[in-house]
Amino acid sequence: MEPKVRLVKRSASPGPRICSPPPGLTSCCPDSGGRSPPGTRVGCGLISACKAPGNAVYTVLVEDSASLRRRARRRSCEDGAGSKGSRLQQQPLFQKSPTHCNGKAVPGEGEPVNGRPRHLSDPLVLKRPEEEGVALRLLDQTPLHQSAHIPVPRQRKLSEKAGIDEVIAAVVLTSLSTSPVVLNNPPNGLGTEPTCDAWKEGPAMSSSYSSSSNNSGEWSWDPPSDLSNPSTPSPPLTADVSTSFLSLHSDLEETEASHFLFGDPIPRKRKNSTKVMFKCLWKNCGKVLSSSSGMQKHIRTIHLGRKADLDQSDGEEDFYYTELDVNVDSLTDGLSSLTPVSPTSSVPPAFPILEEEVLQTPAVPLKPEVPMVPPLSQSAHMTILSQSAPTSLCHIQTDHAYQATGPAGLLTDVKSPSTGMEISISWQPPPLFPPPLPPVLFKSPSGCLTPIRPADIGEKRPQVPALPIAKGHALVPSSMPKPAAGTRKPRGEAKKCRKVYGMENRSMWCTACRWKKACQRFVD
DNA sequence: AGTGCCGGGGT
DNA sequence: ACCCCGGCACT
Repeated sequence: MEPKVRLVKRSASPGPRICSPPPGLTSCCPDSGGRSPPGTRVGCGLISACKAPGNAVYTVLVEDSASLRRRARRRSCEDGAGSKGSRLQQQPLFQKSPTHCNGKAVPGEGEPVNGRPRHLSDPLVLKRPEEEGVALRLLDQTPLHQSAHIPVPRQRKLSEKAGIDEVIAAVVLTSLSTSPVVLNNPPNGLGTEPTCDAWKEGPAMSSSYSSSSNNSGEWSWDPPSDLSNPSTPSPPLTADVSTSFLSLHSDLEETEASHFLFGDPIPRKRKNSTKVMFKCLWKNCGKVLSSSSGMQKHIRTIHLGRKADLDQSDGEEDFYYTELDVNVDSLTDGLSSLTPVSPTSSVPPAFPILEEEVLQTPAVPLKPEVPMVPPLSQSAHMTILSQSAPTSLCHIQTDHAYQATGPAGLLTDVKSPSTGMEISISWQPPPLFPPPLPPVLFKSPSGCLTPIRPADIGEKRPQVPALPIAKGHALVPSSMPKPAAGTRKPRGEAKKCRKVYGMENRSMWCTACRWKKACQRFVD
């Protein structure tokens, strides 16, 4: 398995929250014999950071904020019932992760903190120095695990500074390898230097692992709020946040997959004009505030019924609101300002790591619940689809090709002769995808069919999606006229069995012609 | 009118 | 799956 980094993002921060292990808290499981299987969960359930004597290795898992919240809620329920088994395997996003901790929970996970079940937002602090020492020793004994790691140059010191350096290195690596902002927008994004600076100086960031009033001491990283991070779409407004995220996630993955499968460049638009808002996810609330503290206060006072002036926060509010990347431009569109996802969020960064993940990840059914993406994004996304998916569609030619496909979707086997790779793709145009152009559009004024008629492109049925590409239409306006459902394809120009053999030799016709189906013998 | 073939039905 | 045909669009 190749090195892999997954970005972690959390709820209360604008943009991704990259969780890296605090020094001494790398998450090798003490109860796993010193081995540190990837997927090991630290207290926050996010990080796997394993170290070997020869190498310091980090694995940063990604978990979406929605599932974090769900897990948090679930755990808070299940812990009461004494269930401490790891539920990581139940998370689809983690299915690729090998076993972790032999199914045992990391020590400290789920344990009460301050008399209450441990919260996800609780700071990951090893209370006693000996704990830290033990943890580090265990880390040192940990052999290098072979999977899902990014090797970091060895720097094995027990000092806290060294630990911080490693953490910073991990964060930098993570940022470099996952953040398109970093790659494409160094002035605004977090380059290596800015990352470190932000790490040290960022206001929303804790350099220590003790509690702070605002973030409940989460060991986290909060990028500046004026950064839009296209790779981390915010949860949508719907109640089923996780589902929506999954759909988004799959959205990304599908886009990514098609992008890599077909080698088309993904337009990487950067938008700096985004403002991070915070939206209350409490049922029937939906209040949007501009500051996380305000939102926490709102939830605390309005929904949790706590004292407003009580600045004490246990972080529970984190689970009831989410951050929105609001496009400033779209703010002028009235209600559309509440659109939770910035348009560029749907355009994933193109990285080999993601590619690998995409290829390994089974596609999640795309089921958008809410038109979360503004029209611009939608068209962009559709552009990707229109550029990538249909271009490589090769129809299976069978003797009964007329039975192969219907007009709505395509079930296609894309076979690459050069690599021998065989990919089975089921592609279906999104609901708003511009339908195939009606044949009349390809007629010249004289009425003659142009050489790029659908029938000329390949076989008969796949003509449809390949049209825009063949014509070089990268962007097909979604306002394209929708052909009638029963649009017949233009008549082929090749001679058919009837003409060739004549009615008297009907027995010589191909079966399709005999059955009054599309001729198989003389395909256009 | 001739042709191509979609959609549907029968076996 | 195979076979047939009504009916439609197009030439």
